[in-house]
Amino acid sequence: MSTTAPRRRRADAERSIARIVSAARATLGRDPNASVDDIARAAGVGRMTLYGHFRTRAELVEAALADALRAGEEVLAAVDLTGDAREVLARLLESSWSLVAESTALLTAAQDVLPAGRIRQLHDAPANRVEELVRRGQDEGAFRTDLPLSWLVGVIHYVLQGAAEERRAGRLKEEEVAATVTATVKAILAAPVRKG
Amino acid sequence: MSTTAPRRRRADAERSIARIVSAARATLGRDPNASVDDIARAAGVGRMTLYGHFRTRAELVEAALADALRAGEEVLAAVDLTGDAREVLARLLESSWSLVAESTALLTAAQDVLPAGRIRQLHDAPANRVEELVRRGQDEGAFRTDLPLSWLVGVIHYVLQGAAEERRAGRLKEEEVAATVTATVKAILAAPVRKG
DNA sequence: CATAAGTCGTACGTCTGTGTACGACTTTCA
DNA sequence: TGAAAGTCGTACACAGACGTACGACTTATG
Repeated sequence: MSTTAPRRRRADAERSIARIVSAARATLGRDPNASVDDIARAAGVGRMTLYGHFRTRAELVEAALADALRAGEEVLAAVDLTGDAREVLARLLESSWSLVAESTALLTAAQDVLPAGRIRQLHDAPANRVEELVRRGQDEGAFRTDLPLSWLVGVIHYVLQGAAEERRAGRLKEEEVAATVTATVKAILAAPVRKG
Repeated sequence: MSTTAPRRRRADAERSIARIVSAARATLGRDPNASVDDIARAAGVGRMTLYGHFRTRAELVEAALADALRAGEEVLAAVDLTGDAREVLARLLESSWSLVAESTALLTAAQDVLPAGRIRQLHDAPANRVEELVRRGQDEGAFRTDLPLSWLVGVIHYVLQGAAEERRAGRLKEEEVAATVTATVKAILAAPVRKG
């Protein structure tokens, strides 16, 4: 179960693949309809080289999505989970919002070419991590329980996605994003306080 | 300044156009990449008839978007604006969520083919209505003022969009949507209460 | 009912993007 | 250093979608 595939690859090829996947993430992150040619050029690589490693566009999109989600998993895994659920959530958002922002368009690209099941499968690991945290917050009484858990997890994603778009449109400044997202999500999840 | 264009059109044509625009809204609402052919067939009309009324796909998309937003304007205009801003907002969400849900994909279709300025222009009327309401709520002390107004307005849209997607994915039931959306938006906008 | 308006099929040219074939060149690495 | 692996340009076949041209048919409306 090592990460290296059975095939031996030249260092050369390894480097190309890395550049291609990275370019795919960036390019598809900006435009879900980007062509194979766009991606190859963004990677500084000939189209033929690309096809040498990924036989179809769908395969490429899948690799890009998998890579982005793997990166997400890494970031999430590095977050300190001890302490108040609210604070953990804040740390988590702080360190992951930009990654999510760059991946939303990539996700829609994937939805066009990959079966829904495959996407869910890839997406599950990071989603579960968030879900667990929210559930723990609920158990501790810090988060609300009057809305479906799946919705609470989902809405975090949609807020991040929205923040990314507002950022792109110039209506949110780069430095504002983290605080805005945190405040918003905190408000959504907070257990209702009875008003005077 | 009447709504009837200078050209006289036959009742026949009028009906076709209505069916086409309606089909465009529905079809593009499901798949932003739907082809002209898809839309024509959904409208029960020949492709040539469609091209007789809309010279390019972009023109058709624009008409569909304009129609959806005009419908939105109507719905918003019909909402009772008197009373507590929180309650007004609840009424507003109640009556508009499904329409927004059906229009989000249409909006992304428009983003692919129309200049950003044109979209903003069409989108402005309904957006302003919501913005005014939020501002009023802020003035009355009912809504928070520590986040940008544009964000508060925008995030409502993103939550609605998210709810629509959760609905489509079967994670939210039709009857749950309104209440879920209302509770979520209420939590986001509520002026922070100091905790004991 | 006659004419103008509208419908609609078929066919065509074009453009864009995908994926393949071939072949020459360059880099790795044993 | 030489064979295998990788790079990459050009060219091609193919498919899907757009938009146009033509012409026959049908329907509204004066």
